[in-house]
Amino acid sequence: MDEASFLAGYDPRDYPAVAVTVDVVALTIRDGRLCVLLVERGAQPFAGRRALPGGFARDEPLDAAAIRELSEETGLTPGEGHLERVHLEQLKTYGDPGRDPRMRVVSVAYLAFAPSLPEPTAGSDAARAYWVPVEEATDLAFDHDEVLADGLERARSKLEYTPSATAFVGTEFTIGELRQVYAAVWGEELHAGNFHRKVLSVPGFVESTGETTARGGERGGPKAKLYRAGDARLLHPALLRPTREDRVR
Amino acid sequence: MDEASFLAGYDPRDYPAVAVTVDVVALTIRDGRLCVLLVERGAQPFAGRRALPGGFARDEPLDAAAIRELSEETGLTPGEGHLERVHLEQLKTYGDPGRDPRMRVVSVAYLAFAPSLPEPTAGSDAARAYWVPVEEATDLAFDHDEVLADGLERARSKLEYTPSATAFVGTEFTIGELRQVYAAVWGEELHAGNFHRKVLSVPGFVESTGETTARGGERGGPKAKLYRAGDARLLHPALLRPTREDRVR
DNA sequence: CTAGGTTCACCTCAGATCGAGTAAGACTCA
DNA sequence: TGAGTCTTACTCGATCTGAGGTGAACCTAG
Repeated sequence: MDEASFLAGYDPRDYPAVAVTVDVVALTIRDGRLCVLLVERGAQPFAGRRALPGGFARDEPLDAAAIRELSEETGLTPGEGHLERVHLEQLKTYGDPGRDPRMRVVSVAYLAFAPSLPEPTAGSDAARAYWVPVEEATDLAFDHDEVLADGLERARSKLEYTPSATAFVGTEFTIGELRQVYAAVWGEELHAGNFHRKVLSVPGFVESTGETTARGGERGGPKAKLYRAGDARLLHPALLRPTREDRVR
Repeated sequence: MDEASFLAGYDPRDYPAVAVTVDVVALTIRDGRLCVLLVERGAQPFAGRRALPGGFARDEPLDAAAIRELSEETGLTPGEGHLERVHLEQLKTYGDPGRDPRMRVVSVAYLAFAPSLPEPTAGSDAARAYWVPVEEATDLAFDHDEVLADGLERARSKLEYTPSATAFVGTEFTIGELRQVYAAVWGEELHAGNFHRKVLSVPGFVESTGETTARGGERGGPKAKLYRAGDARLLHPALLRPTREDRVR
């Protein structure tokens, strides 16, 4: 960072060529299961293995690179209404020497929450991409198993104290749909009554539209009231996961 | 990430030379005030301005680069017992084009919590480094104002649900010292009685040494019991900041 | 040596919140 | 029509919270 010490101590061998890539952990919920977007690698290294979508950063902000990669891999383009509601945040940066066998690659990972998106359509990069339930997304290329694990933990934690869960559902949703998001991400059932009470008691989490669903649930039940996301950025009080003693130590 | 598409779409103009640096937001508490380690820049750009300590990543893990930079800037070396107790975690990566006027620089920022360290001694890089109360650390070089702000928010949040506060004090400490850490980082006084009750009620946060301080507080009071950090990695229940409505929206 | 102020370690109390359970009513499916 | 499902609302006891109080230990000023 300091030009003088940079020039004084500069040795090309100390600073081998570094490439910066952006990888995306894109999560969505399909059929009540938490799924991640994966691509099939066509070239070495790790040919045939699955990996997180990603690519080299160009002369653009890192966030923009993540959106671009997500757009290219899903075949969806910003401006068509699909990618607008995607929540995107930086996850972590991975830069161990040797994590890419070709060269020094520093990878900035992003975490994305998407409402249920259509299966990526054939054509361009997107043909190689598909949604996979997270528990089946193992044995990924590079250090992507670790990246995915970090992303899942971040997602589970985010749901506790931010309204990010609304990014997984449409603009209008029922409390039951929101509960299914929490159940899918946390991997455990939630008490419907308590969840209902807590969501409505958090100021700014959801606001009523005054409407209800056209019909009851698929397997019966009354018409549910519809809500949209409120203006809160943090949940007070938070919706805490059922305590798991093994997470604590 | 994919070699085929990499080679097919490769254009040197798309991928200008990228440098990867590591910057550190090192926090400590001196005289009850939260302080950050800054360096005085000697060269252009931003000559004479203050900046966060940092430098170019070498062929090493990013974490190791952060430790190395911190060691070089403070004059303390790992293995002498000073840097061992420093808590270090990755904060965020900053990569906007133009954030460094010389070239494309992607900077991985780290956050460090240190117990009260001696003032960096003269010699080598460390002569330019000193601790500054965070509220006086303004008008920094590059985008370091933003990095510092992100680091402070992360630190305040970390104290809520992890035992990181113990990284700011010695191996043995009193509940009162721990409370002063929270007060300094959060910038508000805490109810001593409630804080005492909550800290002791969180399993694994602190464990008693059975000892007490040799004498009472500086301005009187009984001898305080001594504690050391427990084995918890997360605090359940968490020590939440007093709710601030303006943080929520 | 004493008085006064400070600090630690408990304790109490009222209100909020939590998990768990119950129940009424609306609705779908067979 | 009957069985089962789902939303919404309520209750209850246990727990947690913030606010405040008490007493003993301790330092310092006078």
